[in-house]
Amino acid sequence: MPELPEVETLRRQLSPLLAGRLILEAWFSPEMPQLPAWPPEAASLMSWLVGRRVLSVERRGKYLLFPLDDGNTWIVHLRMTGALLHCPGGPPEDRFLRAWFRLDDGSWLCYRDVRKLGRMWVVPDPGQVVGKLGPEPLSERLSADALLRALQGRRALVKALLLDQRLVAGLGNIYADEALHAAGISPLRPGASLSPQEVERLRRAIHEVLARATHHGGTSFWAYVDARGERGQHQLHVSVYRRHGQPCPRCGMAVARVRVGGRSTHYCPGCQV
DNA sequence: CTTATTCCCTGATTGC
DNA sequence: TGCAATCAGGGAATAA
Repeated sequence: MPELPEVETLRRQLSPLLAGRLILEAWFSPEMPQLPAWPPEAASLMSWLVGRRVLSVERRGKYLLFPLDDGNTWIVHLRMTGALLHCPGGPPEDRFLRAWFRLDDGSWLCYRDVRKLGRMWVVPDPGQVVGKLGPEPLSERLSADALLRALQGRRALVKALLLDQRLVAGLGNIYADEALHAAGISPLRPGASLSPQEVERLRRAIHEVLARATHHGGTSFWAYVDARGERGQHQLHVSVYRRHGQPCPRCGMAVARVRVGGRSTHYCPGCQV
């Protein structure tokens, strides 16, 4: 699923392809009327996009942001199965194609989404959409101090807290499990039970896991593909995610799977304490 | 403020 | 072989 490393991979690929491009024409599928989150009608969203120039391609957490030449910002969230594909030869024949955008260099940006959970916005102030997100874990804005404060006094399990985007922006189920394993901390620990030393280990682990996954072009267990339609490689390098029953790469004990907050949670009972 | 639960979505997988 | 139940999970909404 697109989490921070996948969205960052897309941002890096789309940046040179979209920066400076004019949107000449747009199409939204009537099969997915919920794609426009704001303005909530496809015709209005289209009118805010057509004729605009994309200034740059930015990312905040799992959101892609495209500042436009009229001061507004186009925002895309892929949720579970969304994909943004650069199509030099035009939109493909595809029953899951939900929108496309024709650019002034003769190429198309295509939005594909099997489960129709993705959303798009055009807003004057991006803070309206991404304003409540926590610090960015890849830049140095996630300090051990901020993470410690966020976990203090919280009885909820640390795994559930890592998935809360107001605490840290960009972690999803895969990287929350991987980061906790890298830090040697059990996902079942209450947030408040972590010592300052453990919080610092967790902060470093989050940075390390996300940087490594981005280096591998993201994780493709299921449908995730990048802007060229290619799969990431990080699923070949995970330590615990979807490896239940297999030996832990650090201590050899069988990886366990439990449910935390309705999410599959993978960890090693041997070396995550 | 907190924490837990439900819902949106549909293809792939699992169980009988 | 077929069909139904389950699973995948980000984030909004809702309940307590």
